[in-house]
Amino acid sequence: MATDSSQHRRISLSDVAREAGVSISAASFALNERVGVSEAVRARVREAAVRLRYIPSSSAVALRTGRSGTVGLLIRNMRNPFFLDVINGFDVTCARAGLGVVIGSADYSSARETELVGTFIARQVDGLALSPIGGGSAAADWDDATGRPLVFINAAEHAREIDASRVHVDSEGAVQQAVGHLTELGHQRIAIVAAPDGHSADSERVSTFQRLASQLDVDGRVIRTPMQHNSAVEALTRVLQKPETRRPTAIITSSDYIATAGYSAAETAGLQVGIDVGIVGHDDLTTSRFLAPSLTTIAVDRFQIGVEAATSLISRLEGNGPSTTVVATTLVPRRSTGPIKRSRRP
Amino acid sequence: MATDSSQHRRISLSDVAREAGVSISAASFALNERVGVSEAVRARVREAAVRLRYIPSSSAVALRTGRSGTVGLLIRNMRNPFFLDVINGFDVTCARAGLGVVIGSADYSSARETELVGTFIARQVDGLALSPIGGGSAAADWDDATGRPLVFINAAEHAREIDASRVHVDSEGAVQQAVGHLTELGHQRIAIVAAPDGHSADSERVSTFQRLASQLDVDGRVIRTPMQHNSAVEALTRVLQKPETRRPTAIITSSDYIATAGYSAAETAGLQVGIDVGIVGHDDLTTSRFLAPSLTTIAVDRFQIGVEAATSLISRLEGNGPSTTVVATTLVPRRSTGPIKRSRRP
DNA sequence: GTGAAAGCGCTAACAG
DNA sequence: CTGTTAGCGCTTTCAC
Repeated sequence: MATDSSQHRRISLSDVAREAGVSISAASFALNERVGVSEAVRARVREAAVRLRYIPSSSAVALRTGRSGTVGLLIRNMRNPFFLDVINGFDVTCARAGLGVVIGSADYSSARETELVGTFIARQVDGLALSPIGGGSAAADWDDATGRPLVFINAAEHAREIDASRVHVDSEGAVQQAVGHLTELGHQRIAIVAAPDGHSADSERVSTFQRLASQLDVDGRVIRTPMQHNSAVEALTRVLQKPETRRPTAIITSSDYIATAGYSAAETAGLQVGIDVGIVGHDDLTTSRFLAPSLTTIAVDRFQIGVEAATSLISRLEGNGPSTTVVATTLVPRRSTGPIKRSRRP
Repeated sequence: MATDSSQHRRISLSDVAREAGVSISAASFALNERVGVSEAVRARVREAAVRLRYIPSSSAVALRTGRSGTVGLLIRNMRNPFFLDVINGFDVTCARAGLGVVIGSADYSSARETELVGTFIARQVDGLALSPIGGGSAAADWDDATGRPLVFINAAEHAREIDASRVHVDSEGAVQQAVGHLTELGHQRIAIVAAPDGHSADSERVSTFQRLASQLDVDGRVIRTPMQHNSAVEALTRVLQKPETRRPTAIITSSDYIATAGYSAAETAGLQVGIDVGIVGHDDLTTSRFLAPSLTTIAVDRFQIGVEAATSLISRLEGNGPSTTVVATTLVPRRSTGPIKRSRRP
């Protein structure tokens, strides 16, 4: 008779309670491991839940409790494999803590960033890890609307007025390692690639670079370009096509991803990487050592960054105060900065 | 007096209604662009909403309407850059349609896959795009529990009994292109790398490969290895360290990512890629042409796959029937299958 | 121990 | 055209 046409009706807690022959609240208490229910009832409820394949509605829980059991991760973009490992570390760490993760990519657009923060707020995520674009007010929006935990990834100087946790690579150290390596090889005209003005992560890199350049008395210049691969290829090609005495002999990039744009540019300009022009990457992607020539780069444990971000967010969720974590970098010398000019100052 | 200590109280629709001096339902109707409210009221409500920075609670909406305005994307793993572009295409397409996206990575674990499908069900996502591991029942779980739209990514043969949409690369064509290329170069002992048994995407690749091998009368063997980079390096090293007459002269992989494992293995075995052993990748990652030697690969428009998956999911959400989309591949010959043996059959 | 009932923020009937 | 009201599924007092 009763052809089970209730196929896709959601199984609710009241179904479970009825099946187990107890009240709804008893069922709720039983399933949430709380005191006030007999062992017998607890077992009966659990069994009923399994039999009925009960899955609690997270919207209902979130609505009722005000917390969603998920955290948000908002990154600058997803085309750069760098963030993959960050996401992974973050995801794994949160999963271990029983937290869900919602990921968003701003794709280097402030508007998109703001919009995504809005959806995170709407969905009542309990905390947010943000790798901000810079120039936007996304972090402030979050803080104003929720006052909930916030951790910045790779944005040491961003929005100092907000009392957020911070996790970032030692970008000052990274630039030092790169510049040190290059000057040791005898380079005198070095350029660094950076995103246009406000874009946060790069400002420290640039200022460190300029400080070091003047200290070491080398010609240090800044190449501004949007962080899309195409744009970077164009900008770098333009620079490398200048006459030999006016073009940099080495280029420091902010990612291995962008470093390959340097390879393309050099090719177009008829220059050989590692001979006519040195290139230093940043990240040490899996593929970087197999590039031709293999890429000198600043290695950083990306997975670890994700883990640290999640850990500090969870820590705040547990009521602890904000913290700052700096992740160290390592210089990995390879052929792209090959043995060019050993002579220091001819 | 009234020190605004209501700092982080959520602004609700009733606040907006009060501010605008109308009823709650009028406010709801006004904000949802529905008929039955005067232009004047509509404007007043909208203004109030902006002034109060009102953000609707998606839990409440989801609870009330039964739909969340988000879709799920569940992929095999996130370490392979392949999925990055898929995610991007998917994300962009959904964003354009006003849909949120929740991403999960199963990390090649059936248990994790099942668990994630559970959270998607709990969160009432309106549809699911799934790149299944194989061997699991995640798709069936979804279908049983929700009956909502499902699209498989790269799983042409998976769970045929479920009436889902399907988007996948032409893996048969891809294997044909790879094998064709290699036999043209004179290779007689070719190996293909595949995941252990059930892991879905690979079964067609393998069967196509074996069919072609016997047709073309070449020695075709299958190397089974988990799709982690380390494991692949080990497995391939073992194969390449066999005596010359017993090892394959070319290896076909299922990703550029795994292809670099072949580079590592060759290095360890003292062999030169493109001379002693040919390697064919799959995906044509940005970095692949810069590898040493540059990697011969099967290019596929990853972004497009994401777009197609989203498009077909949205189409089902709009009430249309299931569809199947096959994305074509292109052979990109490079140095890793360099001009080895021109002689066919000595 | 256990059950009844209120209410989280919203939408959609329905009545004015 | 506008306002009142009943829940969506859950947690959590508060009586029993």
